[in-house]
Amino acid sequence: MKRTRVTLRDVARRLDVHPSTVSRVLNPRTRSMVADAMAERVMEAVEDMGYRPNPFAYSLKTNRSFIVGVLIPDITDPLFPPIIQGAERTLAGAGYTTILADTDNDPERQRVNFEIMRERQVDGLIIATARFEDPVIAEHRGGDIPMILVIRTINDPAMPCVINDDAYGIGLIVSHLAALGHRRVAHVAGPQDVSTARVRHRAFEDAMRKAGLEPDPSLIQFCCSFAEEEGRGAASDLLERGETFTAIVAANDLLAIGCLDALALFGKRCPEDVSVTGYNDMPFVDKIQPPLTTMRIPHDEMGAMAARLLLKRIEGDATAEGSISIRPELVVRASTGPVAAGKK
Amino acid sequence: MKRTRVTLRDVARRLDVHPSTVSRVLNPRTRSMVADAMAERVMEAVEDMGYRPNPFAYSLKTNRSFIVGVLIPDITDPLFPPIIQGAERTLAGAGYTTILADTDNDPERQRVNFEIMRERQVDGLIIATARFEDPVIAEHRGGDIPMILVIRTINDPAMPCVINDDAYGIGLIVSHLAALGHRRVAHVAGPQDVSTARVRHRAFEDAMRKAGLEPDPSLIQFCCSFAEEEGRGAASDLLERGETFTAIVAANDLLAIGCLDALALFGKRCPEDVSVTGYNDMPFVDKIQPPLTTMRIPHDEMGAMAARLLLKRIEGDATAEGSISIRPELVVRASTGPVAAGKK
DNA sequence: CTGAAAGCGCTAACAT
DNA sequence: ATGTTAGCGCTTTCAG
Repeated sequence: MKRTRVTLRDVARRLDVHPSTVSRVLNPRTRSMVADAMAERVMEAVEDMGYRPNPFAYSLKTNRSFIVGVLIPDITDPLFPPIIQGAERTLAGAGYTTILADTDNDPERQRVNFEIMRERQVDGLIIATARFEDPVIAEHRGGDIPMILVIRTINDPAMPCVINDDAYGIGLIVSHLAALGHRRVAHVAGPQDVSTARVRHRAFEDAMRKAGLEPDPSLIQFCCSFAEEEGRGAASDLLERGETFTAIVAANDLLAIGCLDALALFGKRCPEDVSVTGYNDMPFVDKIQPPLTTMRIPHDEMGAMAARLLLKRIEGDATAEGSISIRPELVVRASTGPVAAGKK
Repeated sequence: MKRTRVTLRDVARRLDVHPSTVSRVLNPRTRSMVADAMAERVMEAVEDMGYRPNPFAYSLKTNRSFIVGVLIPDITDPLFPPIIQGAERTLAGAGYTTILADTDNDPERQRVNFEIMRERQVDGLIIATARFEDPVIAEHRGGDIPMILVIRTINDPAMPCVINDDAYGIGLIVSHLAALGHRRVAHVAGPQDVSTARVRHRAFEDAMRKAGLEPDPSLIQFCCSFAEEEGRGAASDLLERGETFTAIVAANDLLAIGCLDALALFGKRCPEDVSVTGYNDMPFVDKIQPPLTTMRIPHDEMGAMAARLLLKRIEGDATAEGSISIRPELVVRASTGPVAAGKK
């Protein structure tokens, strides 16, 4: 039923010229090879006949797809849409189309999607699904397809990435808490196979020491994923065990929200009894009760940066900067406050 | 640098058979044409040599891309990620790849992206960007590329879509409010060029009358977009004008959140002074202050349904059901309450 | 059951 | 400045 598309040959025939002439006119790089008068006529016919180049023919010939793949662990995590948006916008501006895959936080699905994208001959890959030790990425490192990581990085400092400076951010948070008089600070850590969670955990301990506070191992809870329920569970454990603390540094906002839930469940007030901090400043954390103190990261900008870096590499600029680390910004809201007089 | 891929011919040469034999083995539909023994040998070589079919060659030949385009108005609106996820998952399961475009709520960008997808020869389109009168969609209606709308529909009942039953949902909300004793109910309506906003507005007036309450035109405020600031502005206008009302039906959650802001700004308490309702039950509206009464829509399921319907159509099932309308579910939280004694 | 041949629509070397 | 030729990797008649 598909009414057959207008081809290059159709246009050529109508003008009684050779297809390659038409091709040359259409390609900016070869456009100068053809006489202006001819070019004019060609453009007119192209316009008139509604000619659209066939991308498959082009790609088959040139091995360039003008498609970039984006791998996301979970698109319903509010962290990722801005990244996708930033990347997609930049990519579209450069004439690239974005293909999206949601790996559902599953390494196996990541592998499969990686494979699919390879088969589809994407010109490059933006990856937000990296685990710290990631065989799939390691395997393709140095392969023929340019890749860049966003948000999460891997166990290899040479791998190009756009991340935020987690150590710096956690440092800011701990200082903020210390300045408010907190000494017993708990940490609800994220899944340690993800770089952000891992770095934040290390940074938490370092920053505590730097603030003259020995981190107490019994105040550190590890979560299996960056999910609200995990945060709720972790904080509940702390509370159930009867640990004493006046603040919780959660590894991200979702975890922090879970902590808030647990606090409410146990009849603790935030920030009067326990202060809580998040990380990411994701949408609407300023609307929750209490509004969350957190670290702001320019996610859309990071998506755009990743896309730009990738494009440079795709376009063969070997001198393109390797990686970018962004300094996040502390946003103080009502979930943190001074330690109550009696609790110091 | 691209090490040249293994082709069908390479495999054929190694086995000393004709490329078409290999092709036949690989294609399920023609697989039966070749002897089992031969097929076995072929599969082995394919495996062994790591052969991957070239999708461009395939598509060039067959005019099938196994790509579906998804058009989204704004991926950072929490409404859409679940839809994308549901669709992408279903599509991936059927061997299709998803290409994503964010039109930024801009009709012009919608047109451009539509065009790009056409050029890319997507096998089908899932569209969440429809405006009620949408020339771009109308133009391609009946064209050669299957399309299905999600969430928002157009001015043409015959157009296949997966939507929720807005009239039913608004009816539930108005009944809920009426049962709580509200008589002066305001409506913060969405952009009237979008079907959801339009239907919700009509349904609001109808439901009010059905509840024996004449809708007061001075209590209806129109917004230009489904954005928080718009909701804030609309509610502020109502309040500034000194209108009297005890409840606001907002056309969606984002607008409702804006209303909540405005109420707080004007020193009104929710729900004691004014009840507020949203629509969508987007993530985290249960965490805001006060937790929002709203309508729940199974967004991910709708994305999946849209994908399934589209696939049927792509695969040439003309008898595929046309459209689906889902009944949403009222979720009562703390943003609605009985009218205060003195205000009735 | 397998081979031969043609061609999808385009680009790029090579010729003129 | 334009035309010629070949071929990207695959599917699909048509023969045998």
